[in-house]
Formats: sequence, structure tokens, C-alpha cells
Amino acid sequence: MSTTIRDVAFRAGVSVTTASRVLSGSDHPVAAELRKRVLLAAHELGFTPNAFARGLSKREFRIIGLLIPDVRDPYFVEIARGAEDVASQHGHMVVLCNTDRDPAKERKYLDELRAMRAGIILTGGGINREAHLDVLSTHSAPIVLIGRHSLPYSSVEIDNVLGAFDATSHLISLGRGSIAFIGGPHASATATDRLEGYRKAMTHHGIAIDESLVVESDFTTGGGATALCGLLALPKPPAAVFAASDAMAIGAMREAKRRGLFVPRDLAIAGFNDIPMAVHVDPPLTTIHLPLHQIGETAATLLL
Amino acid sequence: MSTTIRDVAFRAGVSVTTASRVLSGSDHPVAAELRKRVLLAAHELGFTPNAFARGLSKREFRIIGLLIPDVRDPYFVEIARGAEDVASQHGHMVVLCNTDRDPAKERKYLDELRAMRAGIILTGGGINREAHLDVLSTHSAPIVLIGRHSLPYSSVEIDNVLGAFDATSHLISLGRGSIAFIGGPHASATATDRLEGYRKAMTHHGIAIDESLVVESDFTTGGGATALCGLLALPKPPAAVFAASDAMAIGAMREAKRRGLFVPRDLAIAGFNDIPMAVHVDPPLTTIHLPLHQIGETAATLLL
DNA sequence: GTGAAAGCGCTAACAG
DNA sequence: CTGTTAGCGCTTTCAC
Repeated sequence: MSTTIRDVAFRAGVSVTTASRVLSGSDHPVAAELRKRVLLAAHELGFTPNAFARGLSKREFRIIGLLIPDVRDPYFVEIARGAEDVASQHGHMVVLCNTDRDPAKERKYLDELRAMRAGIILTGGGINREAHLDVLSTHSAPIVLIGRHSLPYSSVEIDNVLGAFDATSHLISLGRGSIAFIGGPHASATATDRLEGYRKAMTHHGIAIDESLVVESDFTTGGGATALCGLLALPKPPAAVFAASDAMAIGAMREAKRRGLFVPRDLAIAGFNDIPMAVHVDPPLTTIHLPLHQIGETAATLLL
Repeated sequence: MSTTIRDVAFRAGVSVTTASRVLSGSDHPVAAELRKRVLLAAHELGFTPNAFARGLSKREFRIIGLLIPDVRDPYFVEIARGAEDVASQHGHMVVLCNTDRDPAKERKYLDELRAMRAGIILTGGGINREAHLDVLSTHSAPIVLIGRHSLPYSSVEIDNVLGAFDATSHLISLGRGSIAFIGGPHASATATDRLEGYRKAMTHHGIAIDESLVVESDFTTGGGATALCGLLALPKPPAAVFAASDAMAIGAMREAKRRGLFVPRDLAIAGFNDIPMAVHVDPPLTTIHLPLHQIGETAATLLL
């Protein structure tokens, strides 16, 4: 049983109220003498206020739930770190919620966060969030979204269309020939936006889009490799590939090399996100940089 | 103001006690009729019990603090994911605490976790944990360590000596010539253990250790690159390098290639940890696999 | 079976 | 300035 403020008050010979006043950093005036005694007693007893009792009484819990598909994804972990940085700076704790894009897991976490009256940062598409609108809409703490969602909450947006446009344009400017697109899950707004950027760039440069070169994948290296297999099996395989994520691009690159192709000579590849690994593959991946850390910071700042 | 159990009780026309009994899944018998009314009322009101009020009353908070240097490190994130997996399975939430190996940050988090009466998983060496023994020793919830520490808590250990022994032996078996060691911070037990494994292997194979080939770094890619620079500047540069982490190995590999060396022809490199990136660099990194995910799971299991 | 009442540990009026 | 008195929202004796 840990020591309570009553113990401290008793030992200092003051009322619980007085103890609370000095211990909680209230601005209510307390005689220097008593203050000293309370502080001493607290120190001697190794007292640490119970955060929940305090939260219950102040109706404020300083907890932020971070819902992401998977922290192991370099994309999300960078956001997580950004959010954690500003949260901790403001005395909030962030609880890690990996959803694996599984609606059930997401639901479970939302319920638990609701029970904690925690602020929520929600990201990672591909889930039918509308189904969770009941929980979200009656949540007692603020909610911030990252990315484009059709939900009525403030959000931090990324211009994925523009980024994809630029990446595609870059590949076009190489003048190699047909350019394929390896996309993410169609349920993800990020994925569809990047696809849109690809289409816009192609159209903008007057290039007809060969739909067989537009494939859907899952943002993972394995998915990228598989997707490339499919593309190379085509009667007219592409000369360049724009993958909607670095992971897929790296997977594709690996598969291309495995088949003896030289990158970028035989196949130009571009990715998206600029994850740390991008500079370490050989050759270094051409990619679109995203201020992920800052996005996380912004989301947390919005929340606070 | 969110709805409370009183609202539910009132709407169901029962006492708060009864409402609590059905809502908290108590085994205390409640008439089917009343139970139904309570459940209905709770549903209609969108009631979610306040986790803190409950925790305060039951003196159990189901929160686990995960202290790691940096989630962005593939090594730690894998542990984090493992811990989160079992924690969430058991209805616990894990709060993310990045310490950056900064004693002040670590202290701050420890204090906050103490206030939350949270279980703690502590990992990442290089910090003088003895200085925090005061907080730790009076913590009201269990504490689990990962890695070798000189603290009196249960811990999940990794045989770093053996791993390093094996990796070094592998390089020796290549018969290339002198083998350098790029180590981690000497304050880290993980780092010193891996160094010990290196030494043991060299000695075991009757090879004299050239101390100028044993350098200390910081477990990062940048550090690995820098360390390699130093080694290559030596009068007699090494023919092989064992880096105590994949990140350093990859940094070293990148630096070697930048200088026109062919890996592994001109310089053999081995790493440690088997992070996902290891298979994506070219050539794939030879490394020592660690069951990081499982280590995280075990730590969380121990805690519960 | 049910409910009144007393906490869990802390903060916040409201009087002195 | 200090202390008494009520809660915060939920669980839990202990009677009925």
C-alpha cells in the first residue's frame, strides 16, 4: 500500500487540504513554515501523488491514445515519436495502440481509450471508420486525425496527390518508357491519393495510362516484391515503377535484383515516405520526403 | 460531462450498487430482469465506465510503462510490439516512454509511471540505473528488466556473449585476415557482452587481438560509418568487421561501398540483431538473429 | 437478491 | 492563511 497524502499531512501535522495545496502546486498561499514541513514529510515518506485520484478529482487525465496500424512500420513510428515528443513535453503520456488495420482491434482500443477519457490520435487508413463513429462522436476527449478521412474531426493532412505527381513526373522525365504504379490498399485514402497523383502526372504529360500497369498492393516489402513479379510477367513489362511506399519500392527493388535486373538501368524505381532505410539500399531509393516527425508533433499539438 | 453509473442506475430504476454489479461483471447474483434493465440503460446512454474511478477503487490500473531509448530503433520497436501484443491481450495498455538514454528523461518517466502505479518494463543500457534505485525500489507495481543489469529485479536476458562469439567465429572461418570490432557504448551491458564474445572467439581461435581494431561506437548507422572511417585509416586496416549492431554494420557497409570497396570481397561485415533492414541491404547482412518480439512478450508476461 | 453507506486518494468550494 | 466538508465515479462491505 503506497503512502497517501493523508500520511504526509499527518506527519507534517497539517490538514490534508494544506498538504494538497503545497503538493499539487496550487497557487493558494500556504505559510512558508507549513510548506516546508509538508515538503519534508512528503520527501521522507517517498510520496508520489496518485495520478488517477488526482485525475478523477480534476477530471483531466493527461493521456493520449495513439492508434496506428503498426509501430514497426517506419512510417508510423516516426509519427509516433513526434507525437510522443510533444506529449511528454506537456506532461502527457501516450499509450501505444497497434491496430494492424483490424477493425476489431481498433474498436477494442477505442473502447479502452474511451474508458480512460483519453485524447486520441487516429491514423492509418483502410478501416471503415464510419463504423466507429458512435464511439468517436461521444468521446469525451478531443480527437485528431492524420490523413484524409471522411470524419468530422480536425486533422493533419498530407498532400499525397502532389507528392505522387512529383514522383511520377520525375520518372517520366527519365524518358525510359512505360511507368507502372504499385499502390496501397484501395480502402486507404493515402493510397488512393497517391494513385490520383500518378494518374494526374501521366495525364499531364500526355501519357496514356496502361491499366495493367496499375496494381494494388499492401504497403509492405513483400507486397512490393509480389507486385513486381506480376508486372514483369506482363507481355510488355514496365521500364519504371513508382511504388506508393518505400517499403513496396524496396521490396520491388530486391525482387528486380534477384531476377538479375540492374536498378536503375533496367528498371527505374521511385518510392514514397523517405523512410530511413531508403538511403541504405543500393542504389539509394529515389523517394518523396514526408515530414513525418513533424506531422506527429502537429497532431499532438492540435490535441492539447 | 460523460455519463456515469449513477445515470445508468437511475434510468434503470435500480441502485448504483446493482448497476455496478452487472456492469463490472461481478459474480454477485442479480435478477435477470434488473440485469436486463441495467444493460439496456447503459447501452442507451452510451455508458463507458471511468477506468480511473474503477482503478482507484480497485487499486489496480492495468497500465504498463515501456521505457526504451527510442522506438524508432528497429531493435526496440520489435520488443515494444511484442510487449504490446501480450499486454493488450490481457487488457493492459502500454505507455510509450522514449528516454534517448537520457537519465533526466528516464527519471521523469519513472516518476510519472510511479504516479500511475504502472508496471514497468525497463530496457536500454548506458544509463546509470543505480541512480534511480530510490524510485524503483519503492515502486508499488512490478518491474521487469530486459538485458543484463545490476538491479535486483526479474529480467529477460539475452546471451549476447554467445551471439558475438558465433558471429566472430563466422568471420574467422572466412579466413580473411584481421577482424575488427565496432562496439556499442561501454556503459551498455549489451555492448560489453558483445565485446566479450568477440574477445572470447578470437582467443578461442588463438588469434591475438589488435586493440586498435577494437573501437567503441553508439549503435547507430552514422556511428558505424564513422567507426569504419577510423579503421580504414589505420596503417593495417582490417579485412573483416564485426559490428555489435546491424545499424552500425549497415553504416559501415555503406561507408565501405562509398569508398569503392566491394563487400564482402574487400571487407567482410557481420552485424547483430537481425533487424528487418538487414535482408534489404546489398549484399544482405550476415547477422545474429534475436527473438526480439518474443523477448518483449516474455517481459510483459513476467510483469503480469 | 438488493441497496445504503463507506471508502479509494485527491482537489475544491466554503467557511473561519 | 488553514481546515472542514463535499464530492470525482466506481466498488464493496454489511445489513436487510
